[in-house]
Amino acid sequence: MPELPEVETTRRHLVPLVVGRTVVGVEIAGRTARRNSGPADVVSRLTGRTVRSVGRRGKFLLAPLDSGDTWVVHLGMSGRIRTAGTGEPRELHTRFVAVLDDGAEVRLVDPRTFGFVAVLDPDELARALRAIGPDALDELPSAAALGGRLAGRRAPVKALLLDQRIVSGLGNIYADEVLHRAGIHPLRSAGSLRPGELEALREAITSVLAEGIAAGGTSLDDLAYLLPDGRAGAFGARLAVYGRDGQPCRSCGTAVERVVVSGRSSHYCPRCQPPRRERAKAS
DNA sequence: AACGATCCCTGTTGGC
DNA sequence: TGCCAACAGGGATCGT
Repeated sequence: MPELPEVETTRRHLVPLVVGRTVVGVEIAGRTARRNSGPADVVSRLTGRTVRSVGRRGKFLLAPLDSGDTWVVHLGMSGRIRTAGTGEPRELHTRFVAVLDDGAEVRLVDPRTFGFVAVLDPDELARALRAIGPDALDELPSAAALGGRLAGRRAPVKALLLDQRIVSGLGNIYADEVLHRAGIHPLRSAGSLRPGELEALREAITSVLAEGIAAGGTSLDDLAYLLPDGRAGAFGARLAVYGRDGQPCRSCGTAVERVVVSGRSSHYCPRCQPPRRERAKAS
């Protein structure tokens, strides 16, 4: 599923292909643009515009245009960007196509249609960005500030890691991986984390995301997220707990367990991530 | 306000 | 073997 590392990998592939290019044609099918005023709006506000850069905030791809608007793409749950030359066959579930002035195409392939494309003016963009918290990679708060964001919250820490208003970019896969690396049980009350645990959490977010990006993201066998050139990401083979319930923890060999948190499956090692903090002990 | 539940959507999976 | 309910999940929304 596209989370921060997948979106960042996609962004890096797009930069050399689209920055400085002008969009000469746009095709939209289905409900891809449902969060904007409509497909026609996206077509008219994107066609003829030149892409200035490609950025990212959380799971949002943000491409400022020469018009002052910003081209926004969210991959949702099953979306991925596919770049190809005009004339190359389109994959099933291609929902959106932007044709560039050099003949290349940027396509959104999205079987479950939870992704969307929009073109926002500065006010709309500001409103959209206010709704999400700092980027989990580029703007990750200090451990103390992270603690401040979780203070007083009784919800499971896993649930709040998925809440994009706390920090943006983590999804179900990387949240599980982060908690495992930090040695924190997913059901721990978020506000109960101690300073040392917050430090571990922060470090885990940074290192897991960096490794995910370095591996080109996570491609699972089913609804595979793929790189824009069609290749698979390699982080799936390195997952410590996600999707591995019943299999031995890569750290200690204990069977990985699964519990539902906030309606999402959560995978954890009961030994590396004990439900309650062990007593402080010298050593 | 916080938080859990529900819904959207469709390809895949698992049980019978 | 075939059918179909259950499942997957990012995010919006609703109810408590």
